[in-house]
Amino acid sequence: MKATPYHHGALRDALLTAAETILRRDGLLALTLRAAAREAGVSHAAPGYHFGDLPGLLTELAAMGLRRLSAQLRDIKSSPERRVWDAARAYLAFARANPALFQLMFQSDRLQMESPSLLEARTEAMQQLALTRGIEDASPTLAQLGYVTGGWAIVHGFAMLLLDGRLTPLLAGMPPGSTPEDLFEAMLASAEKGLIGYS
Amino acid sequence: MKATPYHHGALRDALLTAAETILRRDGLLALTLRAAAREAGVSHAAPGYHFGDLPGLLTELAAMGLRRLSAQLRDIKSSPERRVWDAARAYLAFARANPALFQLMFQSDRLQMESPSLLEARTEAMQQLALTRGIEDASPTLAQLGYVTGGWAIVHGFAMLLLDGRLTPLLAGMPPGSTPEDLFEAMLASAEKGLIGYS
DNA sequence: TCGCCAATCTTTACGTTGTCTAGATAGGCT
DNA sequence: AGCCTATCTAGACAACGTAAAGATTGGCGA
Repeated sequence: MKATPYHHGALRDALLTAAETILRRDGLLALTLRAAAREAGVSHAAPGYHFGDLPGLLTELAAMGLRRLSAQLRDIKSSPERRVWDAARAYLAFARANPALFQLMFQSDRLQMESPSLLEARTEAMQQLALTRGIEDASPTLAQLGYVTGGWAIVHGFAMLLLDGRLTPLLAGMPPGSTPEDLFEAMLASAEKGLIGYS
Repeated sequence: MKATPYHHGALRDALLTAAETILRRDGLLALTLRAAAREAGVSHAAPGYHFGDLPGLLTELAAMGLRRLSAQLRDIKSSPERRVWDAARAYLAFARANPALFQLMFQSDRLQMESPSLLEARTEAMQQLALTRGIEDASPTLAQLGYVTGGWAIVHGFAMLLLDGRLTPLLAGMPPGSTPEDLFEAMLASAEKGLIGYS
């Protein structure tokens, strides 16, 4: 048994965790095929064998993130009327806990959109979303579609704006010690009453 | 007068328009310093002189996009009660007309966040946003902050999800011939009534 | 009008990356 | 025991960002 055996044995998984380590520590721009290989302690071309190319690796990472998000949404055990709120909070919590991964999950120009594993993870997350909103119809009405879309868009938009640092000026106008979650709750309360024409 | 004079004369602006051409034609990943130089017909290191590095060029592009968006929001001449709707539509229209540029504008890891021109363009756009929502207070209340954030987030989130292709399954469930704008209108109508607890 | 200066652009060079190719290794099946 | 195939390494090449040094020229002062 050598220090570094020629065959790793579980290199594919090791590369995925190495890639996520880099993603969390150094950001998306630092996540390269060669960096993942260095982090895993293998040759620079090893990731190419398992993932084909860089979009292939990023796609598997994104699919992994989507599956984790779906699981966290599925594990919500609230009552139906509280479930929507808790799902929104879980969505934001995931984005805050995995900022770079979350942004990668919604950066389609770096992903292989036709990848089966990504497509499967996407539809799974989509079903969780519709289920949370209490819509199981095969052919929903236009109002239902607008309702589902609105709930997703407002939560997703908040997460995106927050991760991009665009809400910092707004957060600066809040009482000292306020967290982004406080602004999030205020936004949800506003959305419950009606978001337009309120002032 | 030679075919290609040594000094371009207005190379900085030419590089910016060349960069936007590439952005629109080939996407963000194809926009490199050398590609912009090729498009403008100058040496590959010329952009480095005017913009320092690649984030410098992208930052100027993003600032340009923000200024254009601000101008389009400012040009809205609707009545106060219709202004919110028209601003939302203008926001989406800008994102649809300039997809790659819009995504670049909200991709802070590729931009120089401390750039004065970017900061100025940002605060200008921010003021247009607050003005559209009818809030001019120096110290807004928490409810007002939640209200402004919600309006921004739902429109921004819709644009992001749409540009990322995430709404295509939802659009597939709509009547044939429906446009993304139709779903957008349905979402706004839903947001007006109240976005949570409707079902 | 002459000459110099500084802004502008080119050339050259180096390290890093993605990706392709050929080769090395070894686990497992017959 | 031997081979087959999956797995990993080594090497190479083009494209990229970026730095340094050189070339060009418009314009300003004497």
